[in-house]
Amino acid sequence: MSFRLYDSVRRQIVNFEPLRAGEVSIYCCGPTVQSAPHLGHIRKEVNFDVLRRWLEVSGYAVTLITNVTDVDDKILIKSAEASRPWWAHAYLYEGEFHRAFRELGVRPPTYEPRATGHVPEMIELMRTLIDNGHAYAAADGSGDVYFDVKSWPAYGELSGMKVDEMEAAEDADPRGKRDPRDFALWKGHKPGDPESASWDTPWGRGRPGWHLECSAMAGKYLGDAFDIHGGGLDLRFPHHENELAQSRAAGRPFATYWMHNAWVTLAGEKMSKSLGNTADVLSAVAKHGGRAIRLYLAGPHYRSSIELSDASLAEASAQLARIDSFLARAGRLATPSFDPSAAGVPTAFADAMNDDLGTPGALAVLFGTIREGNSAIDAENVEAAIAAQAAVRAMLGVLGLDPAAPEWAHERVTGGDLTPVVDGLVAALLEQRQQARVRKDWPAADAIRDQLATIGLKVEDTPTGPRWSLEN
RNA sequence: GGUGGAGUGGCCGAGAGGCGAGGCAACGGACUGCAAAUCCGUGUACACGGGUUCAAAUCCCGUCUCCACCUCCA
Repeated sequence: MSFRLYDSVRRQIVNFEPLRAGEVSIYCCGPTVQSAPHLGHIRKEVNFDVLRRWLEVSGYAVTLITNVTDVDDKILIKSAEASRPWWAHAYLYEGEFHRAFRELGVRPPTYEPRATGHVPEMIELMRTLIDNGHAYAAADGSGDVYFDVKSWPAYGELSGMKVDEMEAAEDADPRGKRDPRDFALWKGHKPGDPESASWDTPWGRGRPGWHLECSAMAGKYLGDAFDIHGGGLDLRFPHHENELAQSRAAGRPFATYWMHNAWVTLAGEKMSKSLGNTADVLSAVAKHGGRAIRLYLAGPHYRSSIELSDASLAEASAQLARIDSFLARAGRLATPSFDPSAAGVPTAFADAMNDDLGTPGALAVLFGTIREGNSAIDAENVEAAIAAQAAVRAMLGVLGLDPAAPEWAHERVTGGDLTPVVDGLVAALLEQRQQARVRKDWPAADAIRDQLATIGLKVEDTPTGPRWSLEN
């Protein structure tokens, strides 16, 4: 079975057929770096990171472009409030996003262009649109450039909205628009705007409109036509509708497929900066660990909204503990020469992933394999246990959750070198406990176990003797 | 007003005409000195009211509730 995905334009699951055999090009709208990332932002990154990994495992060479919007109204406002230059403000939060990506095992995209570095490409696109009658410079001399929505009959094809039935923005300033629904390609410099936030164009000084920049950057790095355009569901309108219209109006085929992830909700409401109900990524990571947060975000289907709560994060932690417990058990087996990286994922897992990235079904396969592997360990069937371990590692790799993968190096206990030291220290106590157990002095034995537990060392008795591990 | 999504067991969360995804929690059992980990077992869930069908959580009609987008949102 080959990959199928839900296309937001056709509104159904369709077969994926890349423009170039064996290659996939993806443009995914990145963050506007105006403030710290929250879990909603990061869900998009995790979802598309999983998509990218699955396509790579499926044999495609993937080019993923994710932009950074580093100049816009909000950035100018927030930076002024913070009394720092807009470019320093943007760079600060770009760094925070990168840190959040890293903490969640999101691999960097193939390239990450910044809006401010692509003004020439935007001017070129505006010139094309003005020349062919789909855009105009505002007659008021403001430097604004607008897209003429009425000149493009297909406008609305992505969101299903009809131009004439749209509710005009209540308090929107029409400025130099010919029609209130026209959208800005370029925003003219206003008195009070930082001079450094304006660039010269044939139509006056100003800065990029949000919609224009993505079309320009997608075109530069992926060409006039590419495979998948992704982003959050809330970008479908207006952002993606506008991208689609201005790109097609400029004669570019643009994306073949549009994918949109749903959001993270808090008490049933969408998490967003404007509502103020955001959950900080780094503090969630600090509490539960990056892999647990990633599992929480990647486990449910990407088109379903997911409810954030302490309980749901705790459950993700519990799921991860089950996974890691199996890996630890299997890791202690005497292993014949075996290359886990050569193992593939189970067919049922692949089927689930090929069906519009069905991570819930894929996770069910993962847990089923873990159960089989645990049973094999209990039955001392080493060969079957190792095979299960390899399959689990392969599946975790697709989901970006393999604890041994390079992107999780930062989460592994850095005191790995100290393990023998701790082992030596604990050994004496465990020996005392064993002696107590031999003479059936259970209170004494339990006291030692409790004592070690208070410093985060869990002691378990196994047929081959006691074993300690660090509680997470 | 326009457009779209959702309501599933104690909880999270899949599925989309027939045989109960998976996980968490709970309970029982095996193992253990007791635990832990692991395994086995335990559930008659699909907002409400009608309808279609041999069969409906799934299709149709109606109702209720919630969420989102409509030119600043991942």
